[in-house]
Amino acid sequence: MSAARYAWTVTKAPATTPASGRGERPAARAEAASAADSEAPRFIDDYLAFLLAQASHRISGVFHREVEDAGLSVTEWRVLASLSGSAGETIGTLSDLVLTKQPTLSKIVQRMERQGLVARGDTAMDRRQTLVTLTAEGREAASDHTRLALAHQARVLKPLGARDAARLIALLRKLVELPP
Amino acid sequence: MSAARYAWTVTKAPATTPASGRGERPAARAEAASAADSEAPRFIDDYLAFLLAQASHRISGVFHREVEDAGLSVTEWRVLASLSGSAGETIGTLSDLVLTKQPTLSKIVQRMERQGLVARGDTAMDRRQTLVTLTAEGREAASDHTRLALAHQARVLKPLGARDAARLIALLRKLVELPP
DNA sequence: ATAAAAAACATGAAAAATCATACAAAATTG
DNA sequence: CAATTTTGTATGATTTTTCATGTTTTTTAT
Repeated sequence: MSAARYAWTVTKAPATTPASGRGERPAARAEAASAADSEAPRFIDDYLAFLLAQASHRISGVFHREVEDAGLSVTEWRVLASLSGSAGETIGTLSDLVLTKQPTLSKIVQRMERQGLVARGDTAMDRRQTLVTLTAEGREAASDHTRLALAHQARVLKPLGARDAARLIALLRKLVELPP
Repeated sequence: MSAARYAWTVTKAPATTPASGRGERPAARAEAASAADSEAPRFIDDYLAFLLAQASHRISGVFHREVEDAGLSVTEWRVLASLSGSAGETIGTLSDLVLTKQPTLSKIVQRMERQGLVARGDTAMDRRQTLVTLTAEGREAASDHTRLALAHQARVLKPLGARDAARLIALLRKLVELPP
């Protein structure tokens, strides 16, 4: 699991092709899935998209394991969270919110319907659309998990401090709302 | 594609269960995969993990399409980027860096080896490990794409401003380096 | 030093996601 | 308005990912 050990091992023994001068000075970093122990900055350490992906993966890791232990896939949890406090969302909107393609979401929603977590209905406006809503059971599951999620978030953000946490969220929101 | 339209449509017609008071006031927001047009804050709009996932997805979206047009999968691109300027990484380290499970990465690396982008060798220290390195062709592909990636990043971060961009990167790095 | 435990990677079977496409309902156009 | 185009969703076929497990090598304990 721990990547630090990998990194350490590798940087310590660059073996075949010593392409760069890196890898000579192993450093004891506690964790993090990155072999950033060297002087020369690696591309991926300054590349925003990588940082975002890693931060996302990292932050959610622990909680996602909790979710899956409870019998939900990550996307199913996202569906529940996205429907929390909503009067219903269409398949299209939902597939955007949960970051999957529409065909994927269509199938997930159908499975969740079988499990009794959501209901699929029609919208008044457009008869092509499918409106997905939480059932009572789904609402309960959602609120259970959102509570856990917020607790988890509090733990994660604690070491950042309130000010930085707020800043981070503001910046992320700005980023998300930027025109494509 | 555009989520704004979905959101708009949905909030405009909440149909069946008007669970909350939301959905009455459609607002013209340019884009963003979120129906955040209402007063009552939704859970997912303040949940860091969601914001991170969405920001990540959003920021990388355009570039990932470029990458795939060039015949690379996102993970293949991540492998190239992770090996850029590296003397080689093990399967384990790489699978952490590119955010996939080890079996997935093993297979991807084997495919990339067939494509001539990487070579698989042994480490000097541990004969269980497989050391993945870039071939000349791989190095070329990597540098091509990293250049494009940086250009893309510049475009994305421009509207954020240099100060906020630096702040964001610093915060993300802090977050990634936090103990698990 | 040996036996037992753990770690690193590979691989076949299973599950999940995606692609391509189809279909129906709206929107647009002439 | 009829015809055409676009949009929203569903679904079968395919690809990708993951799970479970096996093998080999290293580490730890006795």
